[in-house]
Amino acid sequence: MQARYIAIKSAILDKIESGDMSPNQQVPSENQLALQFNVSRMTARRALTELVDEGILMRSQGLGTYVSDHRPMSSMLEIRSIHDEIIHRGHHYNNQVLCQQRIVASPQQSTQLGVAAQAEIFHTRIVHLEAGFPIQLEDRIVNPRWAPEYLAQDFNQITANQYLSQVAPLTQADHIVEAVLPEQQVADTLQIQISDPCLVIARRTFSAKGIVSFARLFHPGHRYRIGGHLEFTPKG
Amino acid sequence: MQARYIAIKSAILDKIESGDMSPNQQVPSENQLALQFNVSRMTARRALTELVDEGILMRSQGLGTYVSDHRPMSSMLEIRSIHDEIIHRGHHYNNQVLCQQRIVASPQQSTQLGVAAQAEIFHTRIVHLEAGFPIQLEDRIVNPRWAPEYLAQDFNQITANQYLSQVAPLTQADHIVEAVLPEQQVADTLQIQISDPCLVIARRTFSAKGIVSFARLFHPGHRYRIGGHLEFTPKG
DNA sequence: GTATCTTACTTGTATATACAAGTATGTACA
DNA sequence: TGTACATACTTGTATATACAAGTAAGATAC
Repeated sequence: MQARYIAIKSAILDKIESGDMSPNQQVPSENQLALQFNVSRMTARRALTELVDEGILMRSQGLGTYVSDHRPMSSMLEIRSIHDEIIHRGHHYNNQVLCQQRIVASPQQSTQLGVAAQAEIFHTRIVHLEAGFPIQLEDRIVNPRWAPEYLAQDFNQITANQYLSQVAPLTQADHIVEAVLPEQQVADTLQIQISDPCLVIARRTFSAKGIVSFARLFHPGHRYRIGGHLEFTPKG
Repeated sequence: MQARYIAIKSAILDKIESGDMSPNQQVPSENQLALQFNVSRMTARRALTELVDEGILMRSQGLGTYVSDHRPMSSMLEIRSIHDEIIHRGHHYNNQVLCQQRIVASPQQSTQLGVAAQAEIFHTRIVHLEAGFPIQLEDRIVNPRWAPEYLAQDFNQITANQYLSQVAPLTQADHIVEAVLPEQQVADTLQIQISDPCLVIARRTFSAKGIVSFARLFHPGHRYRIGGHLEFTPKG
């Protein structure tokens, strides 16, 4: 049997995700929820409290509880897909799939994915364009074990990250950020010079079972910045 | 009047920080705390619950509550001082203070700190060396209102971030990461060429009252990487 | 000796209740 | 008109209580 406060959380989350409730809209008060779900106020309150802690809702004394306006931002680096990022800036988005194939892992790649040497893996190379300008080159290898249908996807319809989240719920991610000078091929794709610095984000995503994919995201240094936000937990 | 559950949290935190309680050690049970502090079990429980949420404690049903072993890692980018980072890698650390002065804020600087135009602010420029090689150039401006004694510090004894945390408990931080080519002066200080890419982290730190400082941290791209880790919160 | 049951803890969920405190909106009064 | 107060909400804190459920260790039966 599921705890009752979880049912209330789910109900609220459903309404938010279905668009039934929008950001900055007020959710029912603790007393109203208690009536609706036939629980005590403290149980309804617990549901709200946890949603506030998760950043889904905002509360203030005397005013009420409201849907938060920036749900996906939970940790420092918003794991926002480049697609969403570009659309959010009000620009036109499109991409070109440069490469979408099954390959035999090189020693380095097998290490990165945690698979056997010379195992078969998937490899995609997609350039993302913002208002016609290349803004990110995504070079990604994927473990076929956790996403067997990966190659069959149309990445104009769905981003790689979105698809992977669906088939193998991601639980963790590692990031390494560095500044490098691009190789000729990368520079050509991004339409920059090989003397222009690149911001490279190397990201490994994990599901509960293992490493799902390893992606290197190349950005033109002069055209891209990572923005992040971090809250310290007050200790007193 | 301070809430009682906060007093309990503080008492536990104090014991942990003073070394009185060490990781993996069991903390008193909810009932014991209730007796000790003369509160109801639910109030003691709240203190423990929040400390668990903050990652300070771990709990499991039937067993008890224990001090967690990895307190500082809370968010994606560990805000580890460059000093700790170098020491952790087992290398020798030292620094050179290039500049430590009171200046009149430029328009850009007054915006970055959120102070009036031409207000007096503090400016420091410190290069951090790992095993003799420059690894970070820290260019920092500080709002004197929140840290009036900032200039009097000896930054060989304490890092700027450590000092600022003490005098004005930091609650938030913004980060922007980008890849740039350094100016001549920066390149000279870091002992790199102006054609070598630099990783720049711009960080604004906030206390409850306002912006405390704005720092730009320049790293030689080929000698430094940012490592990060992120956990997704399951939504069920 | 080994397996099972009992007991005594622990945390987890849930309720009913009470009062404190912040916010907005009314209404009465000057 | 405008200020002050009363009211009716909201969330915040705190208590006492009850039972569920997980864990460990000791007692018991075989």
